[in-house]
Amino acid sequence: MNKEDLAVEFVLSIERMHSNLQKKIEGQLNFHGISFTEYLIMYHLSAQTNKTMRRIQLAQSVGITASGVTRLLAPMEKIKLITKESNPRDARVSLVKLSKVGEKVFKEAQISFNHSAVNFLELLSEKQVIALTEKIQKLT
Amino acid sequence: MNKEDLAVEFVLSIERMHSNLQKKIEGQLNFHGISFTEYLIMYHLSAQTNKTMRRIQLAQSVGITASGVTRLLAPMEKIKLITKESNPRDARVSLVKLSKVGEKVFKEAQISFNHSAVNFLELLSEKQVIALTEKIQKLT
DNA sequence: GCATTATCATTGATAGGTCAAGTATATATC
DNA sequence: GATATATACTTGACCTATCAATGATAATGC
Repeated sequence: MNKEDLAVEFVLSIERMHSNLQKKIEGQLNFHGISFTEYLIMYHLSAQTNKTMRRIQLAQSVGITASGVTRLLAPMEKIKLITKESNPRDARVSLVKLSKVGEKVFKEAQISFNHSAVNFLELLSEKQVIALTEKIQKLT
Repeated sequence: MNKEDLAVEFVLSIERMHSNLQKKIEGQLNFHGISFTEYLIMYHLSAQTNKTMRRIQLAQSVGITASGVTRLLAPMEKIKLITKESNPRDARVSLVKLSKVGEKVFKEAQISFNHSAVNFLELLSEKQVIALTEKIQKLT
């Protein structure tokens, strides 16, 4: 097999695998009433010491546009998973804070999420997972 | 790092990498006026000896639902990339055929696609790509 | 043969994202 | 300190996919 065919095979494999992974995780998160992206939002907020981030920063971390963040956060705010705060130093920014309820939902969802992730990788050894992740990161 | 954290890191890396890969390829295919999924449709049709498949089969190959196929093919048929044919043995099925125009567009797009794929993997050796693909496939 | 069940495809409603344009505020330049 | 430019976010129009329901046809059991 030549270089091109190998590369194409890689891309197709990634597509298939990614689609499976997505479905598996979304299926689990469904029990908690949140989507994959919503989980990622909470994951990043949760990692901050003050549980707070700007929307732009959130967009970059999650890998969607600022516009996407606005649309995603609207319903999350309605059900009180997050709250809006303003930055006194800069009136343009709208800070997002993970609420107490949000923290609780996240922590519960995290158990399911982590379980799915571990389960997905069960056919590989810990060493293999490390090596795999390292190569994946190299491609980014 | 424990098993869970490794698994989570893997998932996040995959997300980031997949998003990059997607953008890179879509950017190239844009020049040919087609999307990633449309390319995959044509790729699978092109691999058939008669350039023909049923919609359900196409859905499975590409990894979307039958409904998605219907919606995707409608505009492709309008611009004559594919044509609809019927199966005389089974009136339920609607066969999809890659047209001559479709074949031409596909072959041109294939050059860009393959180039993007190879380019994306340039930091890895051929051997590494093979090993990586193998592990990815194991996860499916 | 007739009723039941299964399969193939389409459709309406919805989800979750994009892009381009618009608004509001900050920063830099002169 | 007025003007120009940059940044943060929101909004409208759109795209691509999903699911659940539906219609049409086939296959199966009796």
